[in-house]
Amino acid sequence: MHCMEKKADSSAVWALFLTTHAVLLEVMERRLAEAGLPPLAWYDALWALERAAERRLRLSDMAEAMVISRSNLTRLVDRLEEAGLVKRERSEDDRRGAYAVITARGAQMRRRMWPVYSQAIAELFEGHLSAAEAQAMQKALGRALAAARGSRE
Amino acid sequence: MHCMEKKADSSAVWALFLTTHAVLLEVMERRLAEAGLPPLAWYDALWALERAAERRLRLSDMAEAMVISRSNLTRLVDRLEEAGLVKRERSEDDRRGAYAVITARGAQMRRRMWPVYSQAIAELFEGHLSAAEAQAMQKALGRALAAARGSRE
DNA sequence: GAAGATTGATTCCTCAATCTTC
DNA sequence: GAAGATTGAGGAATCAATCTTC
Repeated sequence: MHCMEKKADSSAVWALFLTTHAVLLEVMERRLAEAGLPPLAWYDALWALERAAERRLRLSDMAEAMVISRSNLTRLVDRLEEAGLVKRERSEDDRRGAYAVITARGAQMRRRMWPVYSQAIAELFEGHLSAAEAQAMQKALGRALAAARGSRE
Repeated sequence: MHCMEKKADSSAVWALFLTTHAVLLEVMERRLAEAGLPPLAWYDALWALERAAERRLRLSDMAEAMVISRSNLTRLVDRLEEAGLVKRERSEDDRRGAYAVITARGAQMRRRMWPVYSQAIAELFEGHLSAAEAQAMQKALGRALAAARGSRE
């Protein structure tokens, strides 16, 4: 019985990937809620805007960046706008388009959320990866993501 | 400038983890829909039942296994039952409880979904992991998941 | 006619009660 | 009173139109 390598069953890895995602997000959302903060989707939206050029994004680009549908994004921006964290601006050059722009209060909210979120990432995820594992994961997921995006035509 | 290791920024790994999850699920759901098949949540539910002892689970155990809330599961089982893929059975010993049991049609549906799903897992995920990467990922995620579940009291 | 964004209708999820049995 | 499950009401996601501008 030679060379009985432990070859990871990849379908098991996929199942683990899904379960870990679900459990970690559940814990993170709960921590944000307990701190009186909005859900992760709001963080994602605010962060996407804050790191964009001139702190603004075309709605379609923002949807692409967040990997959500356009109609979903329209309503998310509605809620963010109503909370005063974002505002819409009509595009000058292409008057079909609209920008979402983060407001000062939006930036402030993101800064309030970050400690809770980053602490959760460190404690629940990052803290369990060795440097080598983090690198392996980054490479592998990067490849999978690029391929999936490529084949999405 | 000695030892300039490429240390993966773990927060970047987390971001990549989230994005990859979102994109891959999007593609998988689309493939199932295009094949005229139900969403992944149905597969999860059916598979959880099929691998359980006597092909049945207490609803609360099923919710736990699927990492969804109880009320969410109640309604998911409603839909599955209406589609004839699952049926509820009252528990004999503890008459508060209910079981979900997979039906023959449910098992058949799971078998119809599996080729599409497994093909997507292989092509979009598994195919991009080397054996070493799969092992690293399994270990790391396994640790993170166990810790998160443990600390969830 | 196509791209960018929105809307209406439906489905689905979530939260706080509620009901029943322990 | 607590555990198991369900319900009603409200919020969010989805799909197929729709509207406007290119």
